[in-house]
Amino acid sequence: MARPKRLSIASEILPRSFYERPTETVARDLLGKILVHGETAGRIVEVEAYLGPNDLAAHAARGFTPSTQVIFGPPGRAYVYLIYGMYECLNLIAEPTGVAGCVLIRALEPVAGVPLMQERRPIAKTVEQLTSGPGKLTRALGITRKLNGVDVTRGVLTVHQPEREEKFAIGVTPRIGITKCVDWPLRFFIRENRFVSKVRLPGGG
DNA sequence: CAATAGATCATCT
DNA sequence: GATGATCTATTGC
Repeated sequence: MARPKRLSIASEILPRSFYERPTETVARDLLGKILVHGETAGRIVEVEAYLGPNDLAAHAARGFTPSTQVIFGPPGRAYVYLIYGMYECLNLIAEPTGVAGCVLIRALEPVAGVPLMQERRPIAKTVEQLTSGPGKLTRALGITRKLNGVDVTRGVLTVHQPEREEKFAIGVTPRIGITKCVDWPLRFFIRENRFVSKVRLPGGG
């Protein structure tokens, strides 16, 4: 019977009220927070905001369907979906119940369970390659579609306030990998952080 | 270093 | 049948 190990780097779980705010605000504020799943944990260093019906790049723009219903549901839940037949992407639901909005977690800085992450992603040659992308971090942390809809304010997948809040500069650019609303500045990341996914952007950080 | 092709499947047309 | 909130290997300069 293993006693649950308390991570010295993370303290309280973020309350539901944290998520029940405008999606862009939640996205920005998620930077620096700690995502925990089992033995593995990582500091969120890159996110993207996906809005409601007007945001044609968002899955919620397709309307309320079996696959998108989580996005319209209560804040503080996980939306996990399969992309390109191979990788899964993790989103956290924002906005009050009934309003669409979610935040795609694009990159983490590993803070716990690195050996297990390396086991799950043996292809990664460096620590930077472990969680520096939306498909990479879900694989490294063992996050799958089974977690779609779970409450991240309690349970196996949680987001925590960091024990020590560190100051950092936030960068803003358009989102990556989309074909609609390509100019909307909804990607937020911690500047000068090695674990932010590598993208060539004019004047980027 | 830059560009491109291939893997692989749920969802939508 | 096509597309997509991706990642990796390979080719080419």
